[in-house]
Amino acid sequence: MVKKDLTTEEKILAAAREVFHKRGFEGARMQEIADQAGINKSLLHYYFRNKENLFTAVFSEAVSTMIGTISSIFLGPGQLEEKLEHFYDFHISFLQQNSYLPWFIINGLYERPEQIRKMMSGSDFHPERILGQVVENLKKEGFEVEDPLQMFANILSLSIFPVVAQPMLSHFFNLSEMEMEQFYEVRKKKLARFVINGITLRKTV
Amino acid sequence: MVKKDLTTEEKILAAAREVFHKRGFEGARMQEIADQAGINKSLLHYYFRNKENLFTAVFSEAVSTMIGTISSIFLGPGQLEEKLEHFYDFHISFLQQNSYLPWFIINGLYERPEQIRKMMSGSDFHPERILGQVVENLKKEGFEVEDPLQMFANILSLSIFPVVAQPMLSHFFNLSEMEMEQFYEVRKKKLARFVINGITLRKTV
DNA sequence: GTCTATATCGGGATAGAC
DNA sequence: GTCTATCCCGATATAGAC
Repeated sequence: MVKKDLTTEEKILAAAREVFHKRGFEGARMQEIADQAGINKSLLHYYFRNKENLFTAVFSEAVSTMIGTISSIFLGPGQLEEKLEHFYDFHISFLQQNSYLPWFIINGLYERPEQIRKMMSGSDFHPERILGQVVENLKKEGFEVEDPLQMFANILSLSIFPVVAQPMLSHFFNLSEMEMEQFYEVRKKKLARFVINGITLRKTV
Repeated sequence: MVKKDLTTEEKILAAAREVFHKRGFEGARMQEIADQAGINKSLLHYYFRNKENLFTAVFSEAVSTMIGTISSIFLGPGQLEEKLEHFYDFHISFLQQNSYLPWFIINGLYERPEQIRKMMSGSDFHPERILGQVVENLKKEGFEVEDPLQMFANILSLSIFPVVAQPMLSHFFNLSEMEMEQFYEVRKKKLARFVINGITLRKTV
């Protein structure tokens, strides 16, 4: 469980990540983090002054990671559908392996709106650029996009929401682990087409 | 703020609703609920034995409400697109006025997985029925749906996720209250078409 | 039913030895 | 840097008067 070759700070961060991701700020206990890291509670305060700081470290890392997986895909050339296929394949795989991440981030925004805003301002994430890039591609392929923001929302909703709502989904539909797995595999393959169709017809109408 | 014509229990529930919806279980404070209700802390314990019970009351109510707005729409006859338009109009309006609700429910599922499962089992919500109904309609209109569950996920993702992620959305794109409003208005009108297109082409391919 | 006072405990944080 | 011991507050919960 506890990696021996990590520095103490790394061990703490790894533990904090696990606990915060799962429980959010309010639900997390410093004791649990310490246990998870195999160290003493007061060491947490030695390395990070308080719970807030530790959380901030984990949170901003999470935001960066999440943003990275979203933005990297759309840079560079290539047909939009191809890119979307690529994106969903990669992005949903990522979400499967980090299923708590979207909830953690959203939750952070609700639990701690103040600090969070200014923290995200510091990040160099500029969604407009991604959007601009996508719209550019669409134009080259002959599509007119009336509202890029709507499209952006649609694209991400379709991948992220099912992961966030998985507990509900799997409960209501009685899905086994394997069926859930299968569910995601289908999405990886089909979502790009779904989105493109939405755009396509909007143009031809 | 405090309605005079309500019974104490109703005042408590109203206050609890407001606080829990906003802060979740872990973040909520009994003191804040008492203040909000204009009563004393210990009265909370008189009416509901503990925080857990109070939360359960609020949570199961929230689930029922949410489920109600989703399931009611799809019953009865009518063209699918019409129904979808109806649905998104109604549902998104509802979400606008209850913007904390989706987060609250999802959050509850993460914070308290155990109790929640058995609580939802008690509800008479059967998503399969809605799905069956929708698929039935599609068949009549000449569409073949390969995977109803995927469609269900798509439909709800598109309405719910942007509400849940609103804090992030409005921050990254610097949206004013009015622009956000506008954003939702567009969705009410366009999402049905978007979904139908996704289904339509999948058939003709 | 509603209040005041108080018990109890958990959890974040600090002091200080080693 | 790491530990033990302890502080201290905030939050849930209870006792008991009115």
